[in-house]
Amino acid sequence: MGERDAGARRARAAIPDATIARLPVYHRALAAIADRGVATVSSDALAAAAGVGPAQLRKDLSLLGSYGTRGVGYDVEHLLGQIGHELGLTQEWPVVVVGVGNLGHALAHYGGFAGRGFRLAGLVDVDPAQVGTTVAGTRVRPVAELGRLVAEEQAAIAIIATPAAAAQQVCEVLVGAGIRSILNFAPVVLGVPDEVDVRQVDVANELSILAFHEQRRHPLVEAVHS
Amino acid sequence: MGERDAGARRARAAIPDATIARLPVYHRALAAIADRGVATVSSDALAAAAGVGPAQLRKDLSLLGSYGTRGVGYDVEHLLGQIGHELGLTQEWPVVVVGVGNLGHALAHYGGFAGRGFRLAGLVDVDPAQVGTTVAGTRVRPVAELGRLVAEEQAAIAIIATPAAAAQQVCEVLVGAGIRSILNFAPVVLGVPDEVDVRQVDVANELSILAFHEQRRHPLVEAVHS
DNA sequence: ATCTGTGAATTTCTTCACAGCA
DNA sequence: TGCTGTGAAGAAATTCACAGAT
Repeated sequence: MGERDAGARRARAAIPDATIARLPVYHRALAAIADRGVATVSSDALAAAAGVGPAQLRKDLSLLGSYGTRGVGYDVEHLLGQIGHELGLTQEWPVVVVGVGNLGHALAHYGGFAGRGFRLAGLVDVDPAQVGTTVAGTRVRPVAELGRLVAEEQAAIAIIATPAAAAQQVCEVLVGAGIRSILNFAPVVLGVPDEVDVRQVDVANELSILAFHEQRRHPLVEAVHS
Repeated sequence: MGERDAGARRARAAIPDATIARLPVYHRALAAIADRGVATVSSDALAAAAGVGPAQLRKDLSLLGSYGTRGVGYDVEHLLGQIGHELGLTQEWPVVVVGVGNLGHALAHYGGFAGRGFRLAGLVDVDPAQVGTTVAGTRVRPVAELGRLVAEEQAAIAIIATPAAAAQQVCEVLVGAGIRSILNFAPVVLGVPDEVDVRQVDVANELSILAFHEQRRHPLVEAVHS
């Protein structure tokens, strides 16, 4: 990630990565609170809904600006808008999904795209047997059309849902087509140029981390060595 | 997470969370290197394969013990074994999946379970229409059987792949059944007792984080205010 | 000569605690 | 009085840089 010129144009100081990673959580918690018709939340209540501490929440929000009222709390709708704006969810992001296996299907049917600022803009697969079929109302296109698809849809974000073996190659095609943000479900570390942003979702890794802690609690019978 | 009694029985100092989260990545990178028949890796080479800096890798590994040889590097097989042992991947963990929608199907067919220390121990769904069907060779059972399933399989880890609305309730049933490690795909913050470990995987959150950075690079035409 | 292991320095992140407003 | 906003303190994580082993 680039992030040069800290403070250009007297801009608010850069928001820490850790905070950014929590903003979507706050956004969703707020949306749920708004749905219940609540107009105002305290940092305590919102923090509880988001699963963080109140101090953390206040600190995070204070980095975006002073959107609360002392003695009262935060206006739900207003804060929702501010966080949404900060996250770039005021526009709708077209997302291209590559790989129409089980996971690709799940993603294509995923209801969380719409309504959260994202739209399935296209499905792509390398497998000729998949190409031309329709999944969740969207036609599956060949990789050869990726460049055109990205250009037509002005897509900036792509999801890789291919097997591990195909991921790096697909990644290179995506980058070549102009994609600069990638969500990678394939269990490989993608090599990308500096200006491309990759986030990794890896089920086996997550399970391993859980297994580590689980093992700490219930170690297998193991000699207290020496 | 509990983690009391730091240093009980003269144990090695606790390994930082950030390190633990990287161990599965190292483990996989090493496995790939081992498959290529390479016997020894340097911290530079392994770090590159894992997508981290060499200093970070050496620091992380040094926390597990001194498994390298100065001037030479790390023995691939040995290090693989040590990390696997540390992560608890020497045993096979039975995993219960709740929710047999698109995501549940994808998980059931996921090839990354076996061979990485995990085994699909059971599929559960609330929907009576799903119960009794067979997915990926595994019969789908009702939630009522969760307790028995967990007990029979001695499962400690579960994956929630239900819609958001059902997640909290499913979570409570799982915890009641004795599950203490949960991987949650539903877009909700689960409320759990302290001793239960939850990890969250959320596609919309990940996309939002990407959108944030993307927006920073290509802001919508926006007046340079005031 | 090479590459690990690790204290120390640095940076980042979290938590505290209280001043400042409504 | 109640709750936010935020400097300051504290903790955690990363990076440096070099001593130490082969």
